[in-house]
Amino acid sequence: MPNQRTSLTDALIRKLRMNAELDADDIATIERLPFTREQLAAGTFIVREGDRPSRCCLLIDGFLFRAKTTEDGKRQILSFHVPGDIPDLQSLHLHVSDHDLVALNDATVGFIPHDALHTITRTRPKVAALLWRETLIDSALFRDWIVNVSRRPAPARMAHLISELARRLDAVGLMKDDQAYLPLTQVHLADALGLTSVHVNRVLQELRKDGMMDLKDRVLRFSDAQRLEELGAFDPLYLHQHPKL
Amino acid sequence: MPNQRTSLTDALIRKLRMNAELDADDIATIERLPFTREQLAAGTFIVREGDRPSRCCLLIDGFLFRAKTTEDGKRQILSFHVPGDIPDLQSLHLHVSDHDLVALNDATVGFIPHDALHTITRTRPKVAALLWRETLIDSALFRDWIVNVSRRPAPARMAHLISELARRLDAVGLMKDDQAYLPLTQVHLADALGLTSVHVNRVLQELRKDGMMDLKDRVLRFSDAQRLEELGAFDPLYLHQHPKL
DNA sequence: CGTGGATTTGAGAGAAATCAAATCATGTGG
DNA sequence: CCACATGATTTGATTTCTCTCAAATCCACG
Repeated sequence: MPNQRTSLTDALIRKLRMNAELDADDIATIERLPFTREQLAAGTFIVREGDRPSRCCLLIDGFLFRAKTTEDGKRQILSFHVPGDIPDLQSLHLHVSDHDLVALNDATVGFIPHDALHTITRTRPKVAALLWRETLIDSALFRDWIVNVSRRPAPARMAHLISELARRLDAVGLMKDDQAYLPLTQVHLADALGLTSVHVNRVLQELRKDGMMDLKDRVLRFSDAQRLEELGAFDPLYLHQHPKL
Repeated sequence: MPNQRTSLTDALIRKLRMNAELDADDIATIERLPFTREQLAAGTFIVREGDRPSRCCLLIDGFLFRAKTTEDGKRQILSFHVPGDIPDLQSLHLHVSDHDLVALNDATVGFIPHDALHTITRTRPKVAALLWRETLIDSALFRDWIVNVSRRPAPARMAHLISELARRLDAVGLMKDDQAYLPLTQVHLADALGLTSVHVNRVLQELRKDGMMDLKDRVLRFSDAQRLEELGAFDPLYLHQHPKL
């Protein structure tokens, strides 16, 4: 079963706090943000390519992903999102969405109206900077994803993706004893890595046999996280998880 | 030979104006931005992975690209930049660079101190929003690049990249009669597309033979831009070139 | 005119795709 | 509570796109 409950503002504040010290007023303003809490079934489209959203989505519990569909019907997953993420902040300034935002599993999200965010952005420069920074980190992950799908052979590609997810899950307290609930199917992995699901299957068997990781029944287990990061040439710099980095 | 001269503020204002109406005060503030103009030789590293830049780089003339180098020495180009671009705006909030910024050919740039940009960002909300938007468009291009390198066969991949460049060159007035100065080598293309230069060579021959495009002696010629966009399944939505889109 | 970068050509190897089908869940409705 | 449908995982055989390795040619430039 999914996991911990966290309140909307908790998740958001924790997230932003990782990046800088907010003063009491900032926090109070964030806590006063209006929002609508919603429970979404796995597979729900939150935003579709072409939509013009009027609110942003804060992920409270569960997982989301963003994807584009190519002309010939192939899907490319662009990012996975863990609780605390605000995956469509870009809609504040990019009015027509160029991709889909989808619930990976049953998830609970909070919708915050653009209005409110635009206001907070004008009145609280520090919060504005942090939100901007969030979108820039997003961007940094995309850059890394380009390198991953473009330059690494399948096993390293998988290792890199999983290493990234592990770090991000860990940052929000969802890794325990080298394992985490992670409801990705091999099809999701294939669509994220630019591989076919049959090839993903063979790669996963290999990594399992080599004792690096095991993804089974929706739980991810690391047997040797360090060796996995080496295989994936993983350098966490691009995650910008450190405030002053 | 390279091309037109444009003044720093001209380029910047033209760029930002494409996205919204700036009032006289906004423009005045931008025009007062302090900057250092510099002439850079082809191949110059403007920022290296690991650097902590204290200024942003506005491209006035020539081309830049951003790249990451993998452990095994392969280079992945993440984006190309045309005059008017500010390719390292992200350094305003991401303090350690996760990639390199390099001059593709002899280029002239203007460096604007972070200080000045942070100030303008606090005092002129409209300009702040536009700069933020610039970084979000950046992000949108990365998303598209992921799809391109991950999902399309080599000829479509090339077609897509070239179509994007054509649109962006056109937007800043650098396409004339279906041709433009574009000093990309086949090695650059290979590094951008995740292919080898020998394969790039064969793909280019094919596209030339099929009468779609021709890149020779640093000038790009379109024989059939529309067919090229079809081949590359190019949809300009993600460029967000339209203010209200 | 020599040197190094850029482009081109050829032959062979390899990683991942494709095609096809079996097995294994899981969840729903009768 | 079983029967059936649907989705996820697994396996095998074959194909294909792109890489690798090698070498020749071209070309700009000092």
